[in-house]
Amino acid sequence: MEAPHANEFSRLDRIGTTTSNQGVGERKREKILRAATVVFSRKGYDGARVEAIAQKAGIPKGNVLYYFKSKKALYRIVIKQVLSLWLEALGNVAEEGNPEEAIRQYVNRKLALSRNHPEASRLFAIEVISGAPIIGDHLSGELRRWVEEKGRAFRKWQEDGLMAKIDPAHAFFMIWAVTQTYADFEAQIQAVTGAKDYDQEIYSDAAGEVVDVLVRGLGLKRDQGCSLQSA
Amino acid sequence: MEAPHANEFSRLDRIGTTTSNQGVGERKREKILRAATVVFSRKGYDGARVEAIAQKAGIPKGNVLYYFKSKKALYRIVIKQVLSLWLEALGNVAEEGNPEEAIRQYVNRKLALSRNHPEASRLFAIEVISGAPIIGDHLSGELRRWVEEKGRAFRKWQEDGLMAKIDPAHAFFMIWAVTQTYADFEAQIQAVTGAKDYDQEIYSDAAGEVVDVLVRGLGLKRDQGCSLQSA
DNA sequence: GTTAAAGTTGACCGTTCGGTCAATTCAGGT
DNA sequence: ACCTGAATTGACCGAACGGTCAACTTTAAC
Repeated sequence: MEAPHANEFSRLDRIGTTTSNQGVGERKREKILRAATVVFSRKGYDGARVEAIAQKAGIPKGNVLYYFKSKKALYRIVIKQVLSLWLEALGNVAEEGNPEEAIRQYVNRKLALSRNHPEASRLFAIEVISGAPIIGDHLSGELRRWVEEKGRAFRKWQEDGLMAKIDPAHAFFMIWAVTQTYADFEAQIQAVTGAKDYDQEIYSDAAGEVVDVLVRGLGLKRDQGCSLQSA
Repeated sequence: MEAPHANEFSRLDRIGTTTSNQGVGERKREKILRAATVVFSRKGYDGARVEAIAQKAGIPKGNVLYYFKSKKALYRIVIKQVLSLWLEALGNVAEEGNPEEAIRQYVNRKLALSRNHPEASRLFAIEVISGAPIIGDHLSGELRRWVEEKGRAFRKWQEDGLMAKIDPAHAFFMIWAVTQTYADFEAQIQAVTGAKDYDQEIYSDAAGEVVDVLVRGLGLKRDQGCSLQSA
């Protein structure tokens, strides 16, 4: 009877639920969340229709609003989920070890994110293009501090002559731009290349070339002193 | 009385119109088009409201639909205008002369486009993210041929050892991604850098660094043979 | 000044939107 | 079998949407 509008967030943190049914509702919640991510990622918040989300989830509209108290609440949950995925993928650019391998790994990880979660990437893009009305605070808070921190590592690499002297922030902007473009602009890349199986053809090509261009462009060189120590 | 729904397009091709008023209507049309570009670029087609466009143009809603017969017709005109701007900026990557200078110029031109027409860039982005329902044909036609043609020049440069051996299409994708990101992801870059005057601070920094990274990354070297001939 | 076309406007229409709700079904506990 | 709370559904509501229209004002031609 009472709607299960889990307080903004609803992690499936329960470990050993005795009632087998509690898992059913949770599964349906995630089904709705997946459908919502797809629809929001194509149309943005204002353009998306609750009915369209319901249809994609294969349930009536009323049922969507039983699990989420409003379209806005649903959007907030979806986008925070996406944001945490994004920030998680930022992960740790390994600051020790050789810079080239660190960036190489980072770019590959971001590329894999675009490949495995293109809808998430597109939703993030639309949110930012629209002026980041929801996640703006996270960008100027969490993300900004992350960039500042990693930027210090970049500066150190630059002083050691292992990286071209580029504003670290702009280095990240370029990496993000290039890796996201394969998800966000899929329609364009598909049209231009005429690829039959996008996921297969494009990403296998892109992975190698893109990483090389970025590594070379950022002037990254192996930290030979360090690699000698370990060898 | 009769609505001036110029047949899809309405170029101000008239040279010496005797009636001074015909220019008034045309000026208003463009005022609406500018407002529409801004609104569509933030919300996409479905998310945009005719009322919002009217408000931004400073006129009542009815007047918008006097000049454009429907929201869809208005969108089509706006996006074709944006597309032609984009294709125009593609212009000609000078195929003769030295590759480095050619790409350097091209990247700078695209960067200037993002700077001077950020709304156009964002509108294009949303359209593509949404699956390019309107301009899809142009992408798989006009743009694809353009890339194929310029790609041949890249191949030649590569054979002459003047450019890293990268799939030319992907080289373009990277260039477009990086240059567009400064318009499309302005909100993110603004948040991370905390720039007070985005246009001033960001673009002046980006221009130099971005071009250098791309040129280095694509392995472009001056065509010394050619430059000797001209000297 | 008269006329006719062009431009302007707010009221209005049918449709679709997000959201509510009462009625109903379903599942587990006893 | 019975009860109880969770889940499901279609009908429904007021608001907002895209689009129309008739009344009105402005402009240019004569």
